[in-house]
Amino acid sequence: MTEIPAAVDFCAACAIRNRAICADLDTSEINLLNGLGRRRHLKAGEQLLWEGDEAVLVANVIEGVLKLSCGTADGKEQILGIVYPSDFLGRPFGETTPYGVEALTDAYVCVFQRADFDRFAREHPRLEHKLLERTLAELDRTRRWMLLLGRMNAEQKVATFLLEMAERLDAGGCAGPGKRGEQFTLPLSRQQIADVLGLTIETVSRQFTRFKADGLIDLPSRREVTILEHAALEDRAA
Amino acid sequence: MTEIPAAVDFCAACAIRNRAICADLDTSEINLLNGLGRRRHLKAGEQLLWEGDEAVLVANVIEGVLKLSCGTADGKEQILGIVYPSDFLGRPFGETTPYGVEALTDAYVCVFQRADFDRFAREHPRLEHKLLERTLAELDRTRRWMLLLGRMNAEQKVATFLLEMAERLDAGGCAGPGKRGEQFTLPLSRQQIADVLGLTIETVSRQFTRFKADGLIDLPSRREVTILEHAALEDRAA
DNA sequence: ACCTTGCCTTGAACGCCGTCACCGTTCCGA
DNA sequence: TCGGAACGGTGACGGCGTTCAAGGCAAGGT
Repeated sequence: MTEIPAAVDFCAACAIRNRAICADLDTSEINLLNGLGRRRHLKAGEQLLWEGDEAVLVANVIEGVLKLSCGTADGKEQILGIVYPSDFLGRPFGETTPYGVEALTDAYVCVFQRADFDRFAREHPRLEHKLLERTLAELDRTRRWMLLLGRMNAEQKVATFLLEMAERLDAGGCAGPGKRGEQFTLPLSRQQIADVLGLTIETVSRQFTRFKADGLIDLPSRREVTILEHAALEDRAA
Repeated sequence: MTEIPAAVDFCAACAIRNRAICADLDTSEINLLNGLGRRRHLKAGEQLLWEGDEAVLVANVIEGVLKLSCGTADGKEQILGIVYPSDFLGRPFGETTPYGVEALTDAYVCVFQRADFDRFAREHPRLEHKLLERTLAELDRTRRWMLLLGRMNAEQKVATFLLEMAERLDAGGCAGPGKRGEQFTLPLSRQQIADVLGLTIETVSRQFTRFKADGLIDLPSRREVTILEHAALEDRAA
């Protein structure tokens, strides 16, 4: 009696089956890929990849939020990107991982040996195409962030950050385009927000305080944010 | 008598035939692609794409240097990237061009209607693979630039910029790893350098002056730079 | 030869944000 | 329940880079 490996129905039950780069694969392809990947749990704060290491792993994010970051020689850090469920992670077709990857929340990822993944991708153009579309979109997003880092002041940066977070986390306010009440829990500490925006923790804190004092947002607790005046916040972000 | 269109041997004679994304295509594929593209000349300062416009064109850079940029609501500009011969340009598989493209020097590009290119790419995985590798590399480069924008001071930014320019323009000093005498002509004005680095023109100018006074570089003319002390410049960039 | 124009350099003063210091709060495990 | 560490908020101060202003320099036209 041959036991069906648990892995076989893994992908079929995957929460991101229809959103990740594997979405266009058919059943037989999925089963093949299934054999290559394995699910892995990460605790908040746990590191998956280290900047400069040999690129051995790539992964899909199933659940949770992770950061990509690198540091300067003098110890400062810059967060290069934040990845969410269904996002792809790692550096295919490359020698070294150019940035570190760390879980911001508890997370599940679907990891592959890079060599396995590369081979599979080259043999399955539909997967490569998905990966290309995703990479192009990520490049666009990254370039937009350069405008923030290079040309915005602290107020504009923090306002932009809050608006983007509300959007990416799909903050509750599904009551149509109603302005009030977008609420979400930050997956980042103040220090990490500072590292995303190229600011210091103190400056971020002061901007939060000011936005709250001005009635644009509420801060029920350290990690929670409610956007009260979406339009006004957009003005600050301009 | 059927005249062979000039286009047929176009790609074969192309200066970037073996470096651009078309490098892996065979003769029949190249001929097909040839029928879709056309060569176009751009004068220095001429604009090829406008930020926010519908994405109608993509292109390969054959000769010259171009910038990708976008602007803030209040009129400031940020240069998002600089593209060199054999680089790919534009936004395949997307609705809108997320940044403007302008020639910094006189340039030749090989342009395609995006719809044509998208169709061709989907039918030719080898091309898509090349494009993917290029996009991944560009994403790495862009992310490294975020570290510069977010976490470096003016001196580090300008030093890094000069070193990168020397490398990308393949500055003369091919006398082995000899330190002295890397010379090149800047394809950017001081204002454009400022827009790359997220600084003002005055700050860029002052840093240039200081590096010259400290003997790290020479500035024979406005657009020419000689790196005299490569190692010392790297120290300033750290 | 002169003026015009665009680009770059230089100087002076301001102001944003980083730095430093300290305190309050929250969240742990002991 | 307590103690301690991690995290976050706030104030004072100063430095770095922007802003504002003026002048130098090279190229091109008349």
